[in-house]
Amino acid sequence: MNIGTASEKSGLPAKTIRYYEEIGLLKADRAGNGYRDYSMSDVHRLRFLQRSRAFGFSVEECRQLLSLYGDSERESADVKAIATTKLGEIDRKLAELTEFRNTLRHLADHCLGNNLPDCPIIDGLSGKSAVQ
Amino acid sequence: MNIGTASEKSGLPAKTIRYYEEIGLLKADRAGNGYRDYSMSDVHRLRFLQRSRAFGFSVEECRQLLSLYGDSERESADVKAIATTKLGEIDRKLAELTEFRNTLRHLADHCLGNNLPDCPIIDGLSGKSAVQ
DNA sequence: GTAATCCTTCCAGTAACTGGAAGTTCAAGG
DNA sequence: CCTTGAACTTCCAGTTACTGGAAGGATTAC
Repeated sequence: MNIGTASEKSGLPAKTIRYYEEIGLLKADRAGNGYRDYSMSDVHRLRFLQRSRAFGFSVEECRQLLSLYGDSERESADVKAIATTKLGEIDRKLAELTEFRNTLRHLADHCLGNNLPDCPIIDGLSGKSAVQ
Repeated sequence: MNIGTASEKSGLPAKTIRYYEEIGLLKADRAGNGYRDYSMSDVHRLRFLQRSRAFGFSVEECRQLLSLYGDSERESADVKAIATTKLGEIDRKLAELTEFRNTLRHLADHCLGNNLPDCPIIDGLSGKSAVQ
């Protein structure tokens, strides 16, 4: 499939897909006319990249994560270690994001909608994590 | 407190704090010696910024979110609308991140640790969200 | 008093895209 | 078959959000 279709299916702009190829993240086959040609397998990797990036992993981390897709020369144990590390990071992200959501919810529910410029709840909430 | 202390307490590098001041996100008082002087309230905002950025909100979105701290001229209803929108986005992020974690967990648990280069689970998992 | 550390500004560099120009190829309609 | 418009190509410049380092002034520690 062409890059436009791969873009649609993966959620990544065509520009970004070309950029990823340029930096060696995911190289595509070429059709006879010079157009890039993507398989469903490529689309899965692209979608995986889209999510990894969206969740704050750097491109270099994504390069490691991609080895989970078995397209690298890495040792299986090596790849497993990477996955385990990243899983820990994701769990931490999830916990922090949940806490952040609660902060925002409190702010919206208790500190807005009236005309109080200084809400006492705000400092308690936002400071909680800072004072560790 | 000086920028170094504010940096420690907020989790943002001093460089970044100065950058945020430069682009008008959070301006600090100045002490007699010209040093920036931060209050605990500033630190709360900085920490809030640190988290918002880490969770993928752009600097411009952070500018909006900061209005939750009551330091803007915005209408209360306006601010509440922003908060509600962002809450929706965070909920979506949480759902996606959870799904991504599960993908990674499956990959680590079922597709690695042995020497199978092509795992049939991978395609099912990674394609799931792409085919909507 | 002086050395180390922290602060200041300024300017250059980096990561990860993103937009636009100029040209090629393809699919659809006449 | 020809044309027109969309999708593709490469290349280069611009943007966002930092990040590093130089040059110099202020503060703290011995």
